[in-house]
Amino acid sequence: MVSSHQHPPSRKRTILIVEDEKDLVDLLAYNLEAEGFGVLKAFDGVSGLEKARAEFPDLIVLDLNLPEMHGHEVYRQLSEDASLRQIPVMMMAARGMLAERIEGLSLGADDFLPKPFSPLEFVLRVQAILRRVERASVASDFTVGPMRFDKGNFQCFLDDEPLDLTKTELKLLSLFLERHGEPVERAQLLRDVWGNTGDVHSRTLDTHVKRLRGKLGQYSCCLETIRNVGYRLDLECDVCEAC
Amino acid sequence: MVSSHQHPPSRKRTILIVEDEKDLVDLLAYNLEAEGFGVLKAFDGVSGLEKARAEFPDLIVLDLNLPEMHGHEVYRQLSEDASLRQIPVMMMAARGMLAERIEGLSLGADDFLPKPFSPLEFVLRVQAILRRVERASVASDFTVGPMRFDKGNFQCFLDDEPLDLTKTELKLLSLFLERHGEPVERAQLLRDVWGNTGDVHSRTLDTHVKRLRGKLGQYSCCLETIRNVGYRLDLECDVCEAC
DNA sequence: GCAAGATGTGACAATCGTGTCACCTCGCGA
DNA sequence: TCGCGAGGTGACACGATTGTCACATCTTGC
Repeated sequence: MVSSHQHPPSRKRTILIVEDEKDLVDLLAYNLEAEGFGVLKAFDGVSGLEKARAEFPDLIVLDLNLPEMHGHEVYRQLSEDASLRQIPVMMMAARGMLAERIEGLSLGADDFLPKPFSPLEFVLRVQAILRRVERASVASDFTVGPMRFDKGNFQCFLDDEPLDLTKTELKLLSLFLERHGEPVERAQLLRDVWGNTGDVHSRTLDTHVKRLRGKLGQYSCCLETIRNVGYRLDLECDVCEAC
Repeated sequence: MVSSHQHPPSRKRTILIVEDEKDLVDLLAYNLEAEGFGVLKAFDGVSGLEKARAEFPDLIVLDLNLPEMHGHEVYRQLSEDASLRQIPVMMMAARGMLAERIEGLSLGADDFLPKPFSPLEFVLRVQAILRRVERASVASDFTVGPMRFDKGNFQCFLDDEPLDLTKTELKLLSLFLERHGEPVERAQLLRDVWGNTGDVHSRTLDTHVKRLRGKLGQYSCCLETIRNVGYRLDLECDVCEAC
């Protein structure tokens, strides 16, 4: 129940291809579908924008040399919409000159693939983009064993008792929960809680862990030290009698 | 000069370059630093792994043709570690043949850049990857006009400047944002921020509103008083010159 | 314009949160 | 068994945060 990170329920992901060469669209669609993707096709910018708005695809493949409306204009209009802006975009262009790649990436494209390209590399790059975006879903209120963490209200409950946590402790606990059951490195904790400015003494972390343990009460043993590595929070361990 | 448009990083990003050609490392480092990145350098796989573990960079640039330990082996060892696996990797290789690109991307690389390449394109691709990763973590965020509220990290940004908010101010602002553009009653604020125990003086709210306004800077007028009712936050009002 | 009540504002003391330190304990390898 | 280094623990000083108050200012109805 914990590991929403490990194996997220694989929803079928949809790719919108905006490209006027029908043969190429079919080729790419074939390869994407073979990998289990759903494919939407648009052969010009206007219908591309329409389909994007209507279907909210997981990724948009955008050719720059479109009839009537240039790919850059399509991209600009996508960026205007707060929700469409979230969708990653892979740009393509016929010649794929350096200047063109640079312009595309500057605009905010997630990748730029110069034609011609291998369909296999294309699919792999699509997957590379989605792999990163996938790490998205962070529920605002989630429960692990006896702990309920309500990010919306900046509150945390243990056995239904509210925990009075400091902002620092909140961040710390939040990091432990994000990777519940696995070790979190000292360096990462220092970086994520205090920023990587390096102006915080490493021992400060120990103190805050101690304070956090104190507030965990009988569950304090669930926040275990991993020597030379960091700490691991496991609220469903079977070694302590609390769990 | 390249500029990042969406959300200029609030924290300085660190890039680890693992590459044995010192001249190339210096060139890339120069270009990254010019864009405000922090750069770590490693000239072989072993020290690359060490630095990755010690510093947890935001992105790793990994050359495949390394002395002693091949880049693939470095990548494999990175993937073994649950936390290092989260760091995006951009691979590079001398010739950058198709087969090599495909293998790299199949392994899980986020991008594969064949040498030789333009330093500008390199920097843009680094930024594209980080943008992508950031967008994933920003998914739980709440953006209204110039304000971005990152509940996951208990932080709030206004015009991309981090706001140093107290836990009380965080709750208060959070309530205003939840009902952005509409009035929020004093009684509700008192209840939701301080609990319904009624043991907090009503004037305390005024003081905290004042403090919050102070931190809103030029947008302070967007948090307007509604006499006998409460307050309303409207960050897209058209009366003040800030919006 | 006036009075009454609502809200803004600056100041204050008490409390809390934070980072650091000194000293202690523990685990591990020689 | 010893020594070393990592981590635990309590204490401390400093600054941040908080709730309250007194007084200023504003709004509103008359």
